[in-house]
Amino acid sequence: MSTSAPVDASPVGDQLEAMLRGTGLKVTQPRLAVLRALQGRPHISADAVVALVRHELPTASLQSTYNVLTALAERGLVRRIEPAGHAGRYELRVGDNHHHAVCTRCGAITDIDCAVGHAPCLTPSGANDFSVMEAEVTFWGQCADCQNQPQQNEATS
Amino acid sequence: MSTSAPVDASPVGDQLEAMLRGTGLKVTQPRLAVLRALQGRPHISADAVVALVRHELPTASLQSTYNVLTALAERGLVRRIEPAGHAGRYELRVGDNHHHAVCTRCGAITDIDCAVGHAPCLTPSGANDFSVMEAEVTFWGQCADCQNQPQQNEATS
DNA sequence: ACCTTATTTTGAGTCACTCAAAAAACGGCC
DNA sequence: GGCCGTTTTTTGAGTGACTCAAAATAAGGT
Repeated sequence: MSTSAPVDASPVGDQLEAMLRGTGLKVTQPRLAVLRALQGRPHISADAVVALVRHELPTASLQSTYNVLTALAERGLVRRIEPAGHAGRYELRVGDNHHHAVCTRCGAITDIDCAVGHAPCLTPSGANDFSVMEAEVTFWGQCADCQNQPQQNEATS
Repeated sequence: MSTSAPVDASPVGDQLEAMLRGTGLKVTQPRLAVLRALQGRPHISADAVVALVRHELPTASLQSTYNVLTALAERGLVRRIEPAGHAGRYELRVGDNHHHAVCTRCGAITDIDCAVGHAPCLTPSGANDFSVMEAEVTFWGQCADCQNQPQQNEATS
């Protein structure tokens, strides 16, 4: 291999490296692979991330993927959400405090930019002794696909 | 035993029975015990419920407690919440869609009546193809106790 | 009191992680 | 470019919080 040229410059590769360096994290293949897996895949599970990472790094372990995701989340490079009854999911969209809609039928998750101009519900009434740092909103309902799906019955007789 | 008088009429015992009957559930000792455990204990975990239930029903199993809690939740007699990173918790306060504040330090949970007059965030912008049934809000921050606690440092040197 | 069905108990199994120790990879420095 | 100390990753085991299934028991209508 050449010594000066990047081995395999994938698009925006340097950008991902910059993200890592910016938070004081070392640039490693597993970390870059995880970031690439997250790109364009909002709300991906740890399992799915490992699967993708293994395409490029066949030896990647589930454990290291958790390590990476946790490290990235701690530095604010990724956000972790965990809708009730679901495994944790990770997304690259951070900084804005957007919310999520979870389909109670198929589990699909979609991003929701909160309609209310200013942070909604950020000033809870009562409980003034509680200092709120963040308000997380989860919408439960049915996604477009499931609404168009036939009713789910017990038997199909 | 007498045939007409209740064996051991605990306060509001009949009320609990009525709740069960009202939803078509049979009245059983485990169910009454679980309901009693939930009374006055908002946000209690399944583990804690079994412990309490065993005071009156030493043979109660964890499994049956889960069965009961799930059955009660399905009929709307109890609400189950599951803040990210925490085990599920159950509460008797249902019907109003109140929210919760979770302390990121000690895990304490407090109820929050949403300040906004009309259901907040219930009309998510974008994603009009998603039909929202419920909006769940979780506030993350610090409870009164933890705010008054000294800063949590690495070492105490 | 009986009988059918709903519940509870017993016992095992799973999912989604987490802990710890050993091996490998970064990257600043010479 | 090679060395070295520290950070990461791998390997392997362990845990919490439930869930599944079959057998035993309890409700409650008749």
